[in-house]
Amino acid sequence: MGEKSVQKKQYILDTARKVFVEKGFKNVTMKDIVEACEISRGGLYLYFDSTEQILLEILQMEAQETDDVFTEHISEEDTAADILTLFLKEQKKELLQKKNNLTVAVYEYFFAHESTDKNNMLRRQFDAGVRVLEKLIQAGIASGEFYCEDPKGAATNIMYVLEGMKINAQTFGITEKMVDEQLLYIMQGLIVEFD
Amino acid sequence: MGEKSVQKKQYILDTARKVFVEKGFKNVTMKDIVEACEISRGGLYLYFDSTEQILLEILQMEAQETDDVFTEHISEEDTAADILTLFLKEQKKELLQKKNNLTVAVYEYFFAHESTDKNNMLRRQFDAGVRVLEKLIQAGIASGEFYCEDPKGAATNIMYVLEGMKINAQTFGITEKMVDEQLLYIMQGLIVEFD
Amino acid sequence: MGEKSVQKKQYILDTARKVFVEKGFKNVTMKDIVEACEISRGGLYLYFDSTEQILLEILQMEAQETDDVFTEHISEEDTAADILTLFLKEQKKELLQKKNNLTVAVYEYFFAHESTDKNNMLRRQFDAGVRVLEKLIQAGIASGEFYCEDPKGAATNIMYVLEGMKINAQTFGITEKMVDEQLLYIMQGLIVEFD
Amino acid sequence: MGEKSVQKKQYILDTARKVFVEKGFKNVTMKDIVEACEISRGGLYLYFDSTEQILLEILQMEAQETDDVFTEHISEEDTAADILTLFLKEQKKELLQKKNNLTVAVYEYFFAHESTDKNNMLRRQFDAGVRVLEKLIQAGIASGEFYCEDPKGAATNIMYVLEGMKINAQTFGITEKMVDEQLLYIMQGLIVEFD
DNA sequence: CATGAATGAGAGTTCATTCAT
DNA sequence: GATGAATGAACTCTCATTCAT
Repeated sequence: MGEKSVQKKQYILDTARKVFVEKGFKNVTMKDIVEACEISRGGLYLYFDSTEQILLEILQMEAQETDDVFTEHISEEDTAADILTLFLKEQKKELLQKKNNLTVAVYEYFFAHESTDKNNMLRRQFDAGVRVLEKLIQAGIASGEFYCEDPKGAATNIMYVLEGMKINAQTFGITEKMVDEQLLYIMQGLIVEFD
Repeated sequence: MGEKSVQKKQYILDTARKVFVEKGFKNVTMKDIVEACEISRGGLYLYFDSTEQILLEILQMEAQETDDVFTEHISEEDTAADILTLFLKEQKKELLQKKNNLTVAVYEYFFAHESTDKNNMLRRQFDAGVRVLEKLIQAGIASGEFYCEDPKGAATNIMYVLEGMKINAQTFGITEKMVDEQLLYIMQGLIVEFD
Repeated sequence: MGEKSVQKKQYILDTARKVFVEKGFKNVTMKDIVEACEISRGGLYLYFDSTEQILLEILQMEAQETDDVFTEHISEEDTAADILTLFLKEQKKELLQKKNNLTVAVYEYFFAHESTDKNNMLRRQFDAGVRVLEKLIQAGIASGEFYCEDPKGAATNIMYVLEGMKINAQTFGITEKMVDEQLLYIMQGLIVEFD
Repeated sequence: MGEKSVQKKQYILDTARKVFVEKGFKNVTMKDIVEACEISRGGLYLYFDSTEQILLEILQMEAQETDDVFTEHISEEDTAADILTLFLKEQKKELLQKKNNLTVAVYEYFFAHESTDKNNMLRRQFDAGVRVLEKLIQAGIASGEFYCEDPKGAATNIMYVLEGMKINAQTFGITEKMVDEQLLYIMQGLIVEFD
């Protein structure tokens, strides 16, 4: 391919992202992306061979950015409870935002590609989430903020709940109230003397 | 449509179910179903207009059957903890069975049809699950088996976790050990003096 | 495929034959054939998957017919020299007829498919030709019409010459005079006391 | 075109030749040649407008070189039979060498271009071959080596046979034994008291 | 001279859907 | 009711050719 214009490639990725957000993965054709980008048919093939490849590159970008956001916040904040709250608030925001949301595209893609890169993406993110939460809970225990007999179990529980909420949000919708109630339930299970 | 042969319609639904299990929803074409059923193209259209309609009718059948199974077990069993354990065991079995599993087809369908029948199906099942679990937990509290300050929160938590596990099972796989650990975590949170 | 309409299949083969005669093999697209047949794009795919398959089926038809013509004439005629003359006359006619001629298509096809069915078609025809000619020459020798020390060599020589003429006819044209001269040369080499 | 770099043009011709040898004529695209040459798309168009033009220029080169080889040998050798044998040996070598062989490309090209330059190339080579052979045979007759009542017919016969063998070699393969047998047959027809 | 990104026409192929039998 | 041939829209992908740099 050569490098072509990095800018144009980025432009295609950004534009295609919107298409995936709007239509999921399986409904998106190369033609859709060509039209959204207002480039020629052949032009798109200069940069990408398939919708699959495009989505994967978008996800790589996202992963990068997410990591950055993560670390920023963690380093800036104070108590474990604060960080956890912030983390959950972030997740809540993502959950509830209908638009700008690749969830459906990602699930559709990974439904159809269980065997290949699966481990590399969704699982890694899930596992990373568990690890972060576990450390956070342990830190909270150490500082006397949290009480928890099974930090890893609690961390995994939170990740499953978030996953479950995410899928519900996309299939039958979820209200802010429902999310808040469940997040409150989780925090109550952790925090000592929570009222 | 007239009445046509109820048997043939049922035959088509049963056969199409296997196709959806194997290929999800979006990958299934009317042609696929025609071929699986070994009937004529026109013949299928006599009974159904689209893959969508076929899947919905399959899901209606399923819902019926699931309800039956539910109530059977509940009426037969004894303590709340036993029933809950049984319920979770059932869910675990479903989670881990790769085959005979419509999960992917259902999610794919509802991703693409948020607005329409969503409330009627997935949400109803989710809400029904929460209600059953809540009652179970309250019964357990009454009998002294369980301790829980927020039965509804706990019930909802369990349903989200199951949902999260289900999706993970389909996207990057999940092991029996992982399921067991999380179910254990949940039971420990409920049962008084659990060891 | 089922059998569909045998008539329509035959119609497609007949129509496609004209296209191959006109344009050779590599220049013919499925679209060309669709248009020549005045059927729908999908309609053609109901019967054939590729131009290759179509050409091969045409050639099978031809082979059949050619065999028939061959045997007819041989059984009807008298002396070896007469039969040989008739055979060569037939070949000459084919050589010179620009139209209704699949030669180019056949060569183009077999240039691109050396390994596969080659033996089954061109070689078989060539070998069959050699065999027929050899027997003819031997019969001529027995009857005192011909003189030849190496009937097989002579037969092979004739077939190579015909092949060479055929290719020349298609690449830079050949005149009737040129063909006649060479056929005369061949007959003179065989016939005793030829003037 | 201006003069550009003669070296680069020659480089392109040499590289393109390999491509034609490998893929024939109709399968070769400008893209193929660009990639084989590792030059830019636009760069190729600076020198050539089409694959057709490239092949023609390659053939012009070849023609030149072939002539040279021809005359060399003829001038160096002694008896007519020796020269003829040498000539046939040379042809045999070409026939049997699968690689480094433009035959298919040339035929494919001239199949598609009957009307244009045909006379200028293939026919000229064929006619030249006939003329050389005829003179050779006449020389052989004069020296008492050969016996032949129709030198031109014999010369033409040989050229047709070579042409026929060439095409067979490319379509269904030909063995060295088959070539030897036919060449032997030809020599036996010419040489006086050949055993 | 040379590059290579960009365009757009066109070929292959698949299916939902219809309709005469 | 049932069949399956037929249609045509829609998609994927590839190249010849151009043109700004």
